[in-house]
Amino acid sequence: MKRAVPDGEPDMADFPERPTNIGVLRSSTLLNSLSEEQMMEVAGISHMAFAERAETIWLNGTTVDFFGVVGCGFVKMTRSTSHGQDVTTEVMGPGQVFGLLGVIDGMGCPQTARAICPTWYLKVPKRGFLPVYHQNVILKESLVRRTTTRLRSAYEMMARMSTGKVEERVAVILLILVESYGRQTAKGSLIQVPLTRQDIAEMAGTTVESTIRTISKWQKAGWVSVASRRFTILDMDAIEAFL
Amino acid sequence: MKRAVPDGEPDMADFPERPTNIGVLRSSTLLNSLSEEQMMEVAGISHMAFAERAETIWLNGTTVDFFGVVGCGFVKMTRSTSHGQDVTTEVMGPGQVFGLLGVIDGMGCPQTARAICPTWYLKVPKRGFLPVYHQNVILKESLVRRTTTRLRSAYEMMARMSTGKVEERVAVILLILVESYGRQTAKGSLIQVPLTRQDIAEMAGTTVESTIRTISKWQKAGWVSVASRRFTILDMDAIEAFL
DNA sequence: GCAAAACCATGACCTGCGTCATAGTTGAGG
DNA sequence: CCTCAACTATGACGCAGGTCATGGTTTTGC
Repeated sequence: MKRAVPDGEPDMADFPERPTNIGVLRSSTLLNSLSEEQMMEVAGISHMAFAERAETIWLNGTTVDFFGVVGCGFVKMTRSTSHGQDVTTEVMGPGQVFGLLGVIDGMGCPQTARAICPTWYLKVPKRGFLPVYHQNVILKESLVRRTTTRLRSAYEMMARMSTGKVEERVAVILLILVESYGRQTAKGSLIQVPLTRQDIAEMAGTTVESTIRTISKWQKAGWVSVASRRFTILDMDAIEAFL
Repeated sequence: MKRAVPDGEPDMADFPERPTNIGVLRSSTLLNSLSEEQMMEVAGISHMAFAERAETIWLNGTTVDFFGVVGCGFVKMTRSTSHGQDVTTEVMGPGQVFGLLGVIDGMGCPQTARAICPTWYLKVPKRGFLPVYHQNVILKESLVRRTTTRLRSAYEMMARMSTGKVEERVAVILLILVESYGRQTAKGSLIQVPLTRQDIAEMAGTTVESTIRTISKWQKAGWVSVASRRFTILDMDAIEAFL
């Protein structure tokens, strides 16, 4: 929260540059359907916030008076089971909106939002946004579409997570991350989100140990590599073969 | 499809009476937001269909030109994993709409719809319905709400299914079914959907054998009972203790 | 640049549950 | 009423993976 814009050579990972309100809004595909005026209005009432790695943005169950738009960095949406285990359902990256549904239906957000790495995000207050939402049919339509997509992939995940073996589940997670946040490099597909094995275990619904074993094996096989928490899939086919 | 209305004493389970188009539409909370005129219009272009127990209404992936509204009976939404296993994500009962999202976004329905028991459902053709949908903001809002709810419970399920043990998962399924389709009787909560252990296994993401073992145990303990495929939870607390 | 914390790695053990096999039960249709 | 198919039930067996324990390595914060 008390972070200043770095002056020297900025290290992208640790000192992400502070984005502008309007820039973040424009980068969001969902909020793009706002008119120019509405966009400015929303930009005016929102304010940029910073979260350290592993910092909680809000806890589950909390009724929040704002939703977020990731500017730069990554946020994971998590819920905890009765047995103390955390399960991550989604990873939100730049331009992605999180917590909006909780704002719209007023039921609060059932998931905990936590920064995966140093992250700038725009806090859009509920009070100011709701009127804009209610008078914007296009936005509602985009929302239906986006929610539909999420619902589909949630069902897809449910099917895989409830029946697949650990290797399959970890493979699915990596492939989804490649799809969402992958960048083609000389070596292979780099997942731009910095992730610990624990993070992956939470997404795959398994334990750290099993995840470590799986990934160690894949590293030895030369299918993946990791550098400062960022995974690269070297042999896509090998990983896809687990599905 | 060639079913006639029974004349003698109708056995509700096997000879469900054919409902009327308009009756089914009115029973749907989602489509209730249609105006009287729209309702009549939709009723006019739709037609009632019948599916035998285990009959497939549509296969996954198929682009369908209609969505359904359950009139009487139950429909399960299923997808198959790469390893031949089927996973049921939802059970739709009277008044519930299924396959609508596939119609609206034109992507087709990724899930297979199959009748759990002899079922009457209303087929609403895409062509006729889309115009009605596009000019009805209230409907869009209801849809956002409904989809939001489904998304939340899908995440909830994901968390449980990917980490919980078999007993917990079966318990969750039974409790969800009680919540949706339960009726309080002298003995306990009766789930009005006729279900085989296989059906439950598909929802819990486990095998028939494990499901059978779990339920046998619970029957012996006097926590649940089954009569002609319909489950009654006799001791709610005991089942809830697994969560 | 050092200490502490977080993260990664690997082995040993043991149990939950998937798999296979076999048989009893129910119920729908001729 | 009889038959066949679908469903339920139970046992035996094996292994995937959860749990615990111990130690090495990388990060992070002072």
